[in-house]
Amino acid sequence: MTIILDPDEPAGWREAPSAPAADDNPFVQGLNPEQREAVEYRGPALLIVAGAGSGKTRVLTHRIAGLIASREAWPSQILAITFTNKAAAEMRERVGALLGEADDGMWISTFHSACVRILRREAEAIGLSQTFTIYDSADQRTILKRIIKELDADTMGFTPAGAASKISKLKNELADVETYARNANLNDPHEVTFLSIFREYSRRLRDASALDFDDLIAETVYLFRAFPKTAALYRRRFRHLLVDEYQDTNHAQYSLIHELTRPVEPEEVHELEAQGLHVRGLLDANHEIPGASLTVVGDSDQSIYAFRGADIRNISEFERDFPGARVVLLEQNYRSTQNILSAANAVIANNFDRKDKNLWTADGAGEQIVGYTGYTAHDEAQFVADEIDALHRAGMAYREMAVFYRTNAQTRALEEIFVRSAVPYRVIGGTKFYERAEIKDAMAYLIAVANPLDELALRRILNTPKRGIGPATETALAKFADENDLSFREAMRAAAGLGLGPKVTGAILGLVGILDQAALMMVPTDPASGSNAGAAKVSEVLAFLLAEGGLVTALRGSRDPQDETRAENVEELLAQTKAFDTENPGSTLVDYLTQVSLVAAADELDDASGTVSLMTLHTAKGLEFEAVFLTGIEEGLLPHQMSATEPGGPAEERRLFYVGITRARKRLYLSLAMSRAQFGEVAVAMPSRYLQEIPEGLIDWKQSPGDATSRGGTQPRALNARRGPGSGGYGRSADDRFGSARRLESLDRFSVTKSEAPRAEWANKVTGTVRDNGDLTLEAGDRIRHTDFGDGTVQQVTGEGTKRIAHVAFDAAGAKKLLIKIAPIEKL
DNA sequence: CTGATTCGGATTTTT
DNA sequence: TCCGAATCAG
Repeated sequence: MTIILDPDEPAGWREAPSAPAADDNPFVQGLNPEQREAVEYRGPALLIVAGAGSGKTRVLTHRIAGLIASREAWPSQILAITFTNKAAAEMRERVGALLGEADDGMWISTFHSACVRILRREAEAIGLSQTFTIYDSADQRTILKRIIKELDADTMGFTPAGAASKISKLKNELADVETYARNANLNDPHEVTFLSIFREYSRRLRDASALDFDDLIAETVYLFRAFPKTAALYRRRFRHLLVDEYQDTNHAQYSLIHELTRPVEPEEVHELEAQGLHVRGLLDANHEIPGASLTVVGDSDQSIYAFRGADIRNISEFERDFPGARVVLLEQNYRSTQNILSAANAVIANNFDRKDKNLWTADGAGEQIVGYTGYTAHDEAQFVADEIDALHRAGMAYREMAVFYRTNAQTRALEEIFVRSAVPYRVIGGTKFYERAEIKDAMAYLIAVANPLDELALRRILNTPKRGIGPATETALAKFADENDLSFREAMRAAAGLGLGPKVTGAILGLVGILDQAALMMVPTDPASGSNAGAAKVSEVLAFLLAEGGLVTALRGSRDPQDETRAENVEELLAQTKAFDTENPGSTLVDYLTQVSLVAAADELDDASGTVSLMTLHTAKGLEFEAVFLTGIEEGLLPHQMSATEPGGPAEERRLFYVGITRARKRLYLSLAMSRAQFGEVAVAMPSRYLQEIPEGLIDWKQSPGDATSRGGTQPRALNARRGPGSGGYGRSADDRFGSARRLESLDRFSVTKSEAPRAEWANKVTGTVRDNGDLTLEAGDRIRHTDFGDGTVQQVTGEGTKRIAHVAFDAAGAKKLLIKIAPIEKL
């Protein structure tokens, strides 16, 4: 009979039912020997080096399930950190399925969510309101913009984005203002100014009781360091720490892991006992609670967040950090075909300074990788659309296909063509719902209610919708607050004494009255009980604020046609809060705001949707699809030109390419364009250097860069085809392998160069043209003319209303699907 | 204070 | 190309 600690049990102890026979662990069935070891190893530290597609989620979930089923740990003693909320949800679900029971008290979340949870609980200790606001990068920019303006720092070349990234870097290194001030060179005026910006920024966040993303981690580390007793509580609780995507942790996150896995020393053990917390069974011979067992999973080849402070050394030096750590290498791939893996292996092998790793599969070579070079981005997009259509006709579901790109700007051409070609798609990330101005406005109302100290939120809604409170009044309020040591909210309440016009004063008092009233709605009947019973639901408060604040009414009454959509978006938000209320009964407004603040792009993925997913390569990490299209594989884009100046840039870009390749299960498509529009101007694009790194024979070029650039009638030739006889050798140099494409003469191969005009033979084959065809009706047998594809015959028409789709056999361009309403066609 | 207009500048990736 | 800031007329 085992008795182990259960932190969630009031008594602190619970008797564990006898463990199942230990010699037959059901959670290693069907695992390969390495996976099995990763699941079964017990010790203070375990590093699982998991190549792409090697089943690491499986290993992690089985490891957790095994710990719980064998009664080595209660669920509540487990803290598992994932990269996205979606990954967390998936892991929770899979552990639940393995155990066949609910996961009481298990923490499976992102770093940020876990920290918010801890910080809200301990907020008072570090002088923060429990309802602190989480500022996103846009909020950060707004504040920095104001500060820079006030300090006249723009004359010294400071930009909000620049300052934000510098502050973020410092926070990721756990350097706060005072630390920075101590090390700053005060003879450098630039540094002095930056220090003032940093100091002022920190002051404003503190005054508003707000934290930015980086603070969430850093403040938690500070909390643990400043309050050993608090730290001891969490160290006692979490006995097993599991961290996914360890290669992408930054210094602050690394420190947090260290703080959590430290032993609880005898003095703190006494403290815990004095507080009535049990430690029996946890103590070792030295009368301390040993550090939690740490399992990290990662793959340094997939480290793509160095720009955000991720430090690859965290993983490469794990064995040094945790002496005696076991390392398990997972190399067998269960996701992709060998052709895809061979391409990935070959590409990543070009990164020096890495441990050799070779992905392999037992499942066979599979199809060749398909390559295509378009003349323009639209041409490229048309290729993707056509292939998607072909795959779909062959029986592949749209949701099993994904299109990746390096920058969000690349979605434009893809979307234009997809819409026209009736490809159902969804952009993951990009301009997110919650980043829309009207949504941020509505959210600001909620934030102002939850956190009255939040000046940013107040100022945002002060004159939204228009109430006649202009910049002058706003400044007056801010000045009054500053001089009388009041919060902005208090200054608003005192507006009557400011000598403003009666209309303006009335508007201010009206707004602050609405907010105060809403705040009252949020108070539970019995605040002391910790339950939220009696408090208004989030949706009720939002409905009240919208009705009284007049945001939707103003949008509906506006003459701007776009405002109608904005009003609908706000209604959509209201519907979302209703859903939140139903799904999370008893949750508070702050819970809602937290959840919204921490959603990531990948969290939006909806497995059930029958659409193709479009996303950046960064968002794609951790996902997999049956078919993957990697687009824009060009110099300047991948590697991105901006990466050239960053240390380790090209290597990181190569890892990004590697991540993209390894997302594909069965089919991989690589495409690029020979010219790409940038700010309306057409620039010549060169094939990415990484393309040459893929061995010949793996790619089947439908149209190679050679075709697109040669003058006059060259044979289609693979990008990496051997040179003809007589030209000497099969060198590995780039020029040799580019065949005819190499004579792009003096153009700098490694950058995107502007040219006056596209050359005639590159004239746009496919454009993004659309046209409003009204209610043009077509039926099978009709002849039509398309601006890009020429003449063709309608085979059949499907769909209803504005979504009517013509299936057309073009005389020259082959079969295409067209959305009748907008395709650039005319009936002949 | 509001709304229209013009002009200049920007684009990497994201919790 | 598009977005935001600056400018000016009501």
